[in-house]
Amino acid sequence: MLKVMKYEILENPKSNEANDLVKEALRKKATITLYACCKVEYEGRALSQLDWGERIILIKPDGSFLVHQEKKVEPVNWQPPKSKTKSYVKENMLILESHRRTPQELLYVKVKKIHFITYANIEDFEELEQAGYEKDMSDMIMKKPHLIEQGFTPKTREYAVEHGYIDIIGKDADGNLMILELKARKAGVSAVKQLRRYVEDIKNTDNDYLKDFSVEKKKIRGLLVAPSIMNDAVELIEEEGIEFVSVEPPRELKRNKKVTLDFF
Amino acid sequence: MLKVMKYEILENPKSNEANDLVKEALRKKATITLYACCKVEYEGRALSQLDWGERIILIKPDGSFLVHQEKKVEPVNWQPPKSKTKSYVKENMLILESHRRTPQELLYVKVKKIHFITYANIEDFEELEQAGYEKDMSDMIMKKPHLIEQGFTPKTREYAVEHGYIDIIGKDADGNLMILELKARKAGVSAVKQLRRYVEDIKNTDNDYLKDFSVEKKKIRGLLVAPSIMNDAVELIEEEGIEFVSVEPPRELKRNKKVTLDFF
DNA sequence: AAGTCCATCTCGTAT
DNA sequence: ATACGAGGTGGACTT
Repeated sequence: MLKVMKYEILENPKSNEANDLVKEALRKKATITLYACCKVEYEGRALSQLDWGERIILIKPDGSFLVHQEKKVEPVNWQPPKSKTKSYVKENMLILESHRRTPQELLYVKVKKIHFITYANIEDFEELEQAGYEKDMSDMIMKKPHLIEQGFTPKTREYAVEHGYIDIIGKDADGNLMILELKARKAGVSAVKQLRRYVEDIKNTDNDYLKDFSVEKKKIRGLLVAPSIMNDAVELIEEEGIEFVSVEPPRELKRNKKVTLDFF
Repeated sequence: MLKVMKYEILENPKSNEANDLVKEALRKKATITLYACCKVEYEGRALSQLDWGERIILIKPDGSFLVHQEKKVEPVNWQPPKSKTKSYVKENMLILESHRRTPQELLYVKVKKIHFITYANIEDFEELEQAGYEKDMSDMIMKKPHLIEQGFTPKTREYAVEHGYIDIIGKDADGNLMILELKARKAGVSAVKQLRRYVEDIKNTDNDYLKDFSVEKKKIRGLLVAPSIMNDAVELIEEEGIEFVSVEPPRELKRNKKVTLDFF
């Protein structure tokens, strides 16, 4: 049976009517949308001001507050979840305030003209499932180390060194130390530099790996693992004696609802 | 004179009615909002799936396509500006597709039940003005170098070295080279390390600064410039012989519309 | 609460 | 088009 969503729509309302609707929606923990001419001021981690213009305002029941212009994916101004929204009328204009503590932040929206305002209780129990990221690659390599090469044995993940974290450390069939840097997308120069620093860190610092490791006989191999690599990075790789292994990030969703969008 | 925003609202429409409205709105380059029960699939840089649930869909005239759940600031799925939106009916359901090239990405939204759908032509000619960032600090220091110290003369901004870009290079009253790393917020250990690398880069590499610079007689000073500094970074600074200068990022909007939100 | 790192980062800007 | 870095990054995770 289809549940009916509770909602309200108000066209061209007066400020006090809009204020009443917003207060009602906040009480009911509904999601509010306004198409309105407004002016926005923000003070907190930075400082900003946006002069009069028509925008879309979205207020979510978790306290998130978004002001969207007619361009861009990102809101022009916003407040994060758990912010407190206040609504009132001042000088015959609807004022929307969103407060946050730690850090102290205030979003102040003056609404001159409301074209329409809506609210609705949204029911959504689903979470996004995704695949194709660095972590998925790491999981896959730990499970199927032969994807790197025959005889590769991964030992440690997220090993902390001076300049960051090494994604995977392991050994090859001959006992040489392997340092893996994973990228879920095309690797550039910065990835090679990053890997180079990690290799230096392992060489220069006292660590468990060097302890039970006779540096004279064994090598330390740096491996950049990514689906592909940029041209300028290839040159640097050769200079640095770093190896590149092509691995595609896994593209399977966990609940295994096969997604095949063959529209291309 | 107040211009009237052109808009349409459709409550509880059938799929083909909604489809007609979306097509009309796309033609008119309007901004579209749907409150609807939908299922979302994404394939492109990664892969994702979101099962049935009620969400807010926002389609902007620049091609941006957002699907918002009732939580979080970020959309659960989206497409960037310049994506192409298609709308059609299939198996009695409204289908919204958003397609992008380079990289190939597809967002596929199946809409089962629409609570309401709105569109409007939004007029907004204002751009956000902001202050309090690294660039504002840099501008201010170039204009008022004495904020760093008496006799400081900035020479170059964004000077490229091996490990990145040096924010500002200059000389002090005695002709010593000064390398400035700016942070608009509290500086941590990573900022010190970054600066240390830049100083090394300048020392180790052939560059214009070392050319007309007698390294024997003059020093190279590394300065971390930030409003404040974390405790662990203080220790590192002393070890490394780096100096710290406290500078607050400027909090003035360019058009000088004073923002004073004294609500705290 | 504070720090760390990934992201379909997005977005600006320079090349 | 591509590369590079900043961001009120956001958001998840660890300490």
